[in-house]
Amino acid sequence: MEVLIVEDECAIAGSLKKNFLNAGHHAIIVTDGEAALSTIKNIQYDVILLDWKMPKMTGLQLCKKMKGAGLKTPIILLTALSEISNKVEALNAGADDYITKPFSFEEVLARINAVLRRYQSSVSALPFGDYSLDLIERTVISTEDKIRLSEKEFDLLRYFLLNRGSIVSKEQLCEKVWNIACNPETNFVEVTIKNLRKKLETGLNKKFIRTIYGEGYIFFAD
Amino acid sequence: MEVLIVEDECAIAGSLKKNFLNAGHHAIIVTDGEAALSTIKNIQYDVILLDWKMPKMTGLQLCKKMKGAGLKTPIILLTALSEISNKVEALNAGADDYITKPFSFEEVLARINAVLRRYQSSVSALPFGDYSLDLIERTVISTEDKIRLSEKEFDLLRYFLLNRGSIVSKEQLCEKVWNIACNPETNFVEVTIKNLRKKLETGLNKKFIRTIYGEGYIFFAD
DNA sequence: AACAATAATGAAAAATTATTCATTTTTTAA
DNA sequence: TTAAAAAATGAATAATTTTTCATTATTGTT
Repeated sequence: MEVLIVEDECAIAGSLKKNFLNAGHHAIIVTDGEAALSTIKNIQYDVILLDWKMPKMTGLQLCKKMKGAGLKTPIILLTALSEISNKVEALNAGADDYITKPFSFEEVLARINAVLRRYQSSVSALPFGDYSLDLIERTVISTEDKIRLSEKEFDLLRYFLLNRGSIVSKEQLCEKVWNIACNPETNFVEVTIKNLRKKLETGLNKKFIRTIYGEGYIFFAD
Repeated sequence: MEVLIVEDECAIAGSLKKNFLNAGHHAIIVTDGEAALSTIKNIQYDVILLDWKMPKMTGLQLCKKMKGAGLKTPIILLTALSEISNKVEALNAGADDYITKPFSFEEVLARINAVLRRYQSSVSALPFGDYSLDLIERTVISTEDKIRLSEKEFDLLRYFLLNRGSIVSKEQLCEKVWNIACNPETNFVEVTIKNLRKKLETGLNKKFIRTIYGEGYIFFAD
């Protein structure tokens, strides 16, 4: 997991980072809002821990700014203040949760997991390349384009996206996408892949679905 | 909104209830876990506020018990204790959030709204009668039955369920479900309603979709 | 390079879904 | 009670999707 820690108190930030590394995660520390805004442009974090009180820009302002710009990454505010109005403000600013200092690392992890669980279950789109598969509308969305998918094309693409980067065999696709045992006499899997490729790859010179001869297919989002 | 308050301190419970009524909601107070378990069998609440410390059963035990039994209603724990381990425990017990005493009613409302917002966006099925519309699989599920719906039938049923109890006109359906302006020459809305009715109401003597002559249709989940 | 196995493709057939149409039934109001 | 409006229905047609099929292209192996 990639964690961004936006915190100017070295002691707290350093302790958090050490704990994250021990737990097998990555953590990057920045000490002000400007730095935070610039790093989220380059790196996609899984969660952002944001100090309420910070130089130049408060955590709240930063939170509003990032969420306002369409950032989907969950943000957890760290606050030393226990006044009620702040909690309300935090949620209204688009924060996904907040933790009051002092806190244990155990609590931080529990909060992060709770927030991520929420996100997981409420995911409504799967991004890939310059596209995104809208799971509600069942269409592929790009910059101002909408590609309609048939039912089987949608099921197939969703399966590819949930298994991106790993080989999926034709048998697997028959079972998981078509819910039937694979019959080597038929080739509807190949046909549907052909049609999906046509819809996704026309105009682009990208190849999302790579064939592994004799084994299956791999989906590359790149 | 229907709120269940499980709290043995009369002062707090009474004040909460008064505030909810002022805000235009309904609130029911029970003072122990047994009573809570029995009322949730009969009434479907929108949110449950649960005191941490209670006679017979702690709020935590009750929370675990209710969520373990498959209750989907969001639960917010009220706790006077500020020890860190409790917060973690609360989330692990399946609570959706917690509020530490003392709290303002403003905070309670903000928390409830945040929790409901989460639920709204992560809802994956819309229940009605003895059925449930699975928004992921796009099928109607009942006890061991699965009814496949065509795309238009699904869109129509989802729209009805999201507007249950209120009249929806044919014009409205054209615009919202078919995304086209209504043309009085055509009657595909009626035809699709007929087909949906056939799929839902065969075998049952229930009527989910009621016609309001000259106005439109109402969906009753009962 | 040649062969066999595997995959891709275009087009046709089959199946499903969406819409139209003509007719019957129901509802409301005179 | 009856006439007009609105809705329901069965069946036909149109459009789309799914699957099959025959053929061509590609890949890996000898």
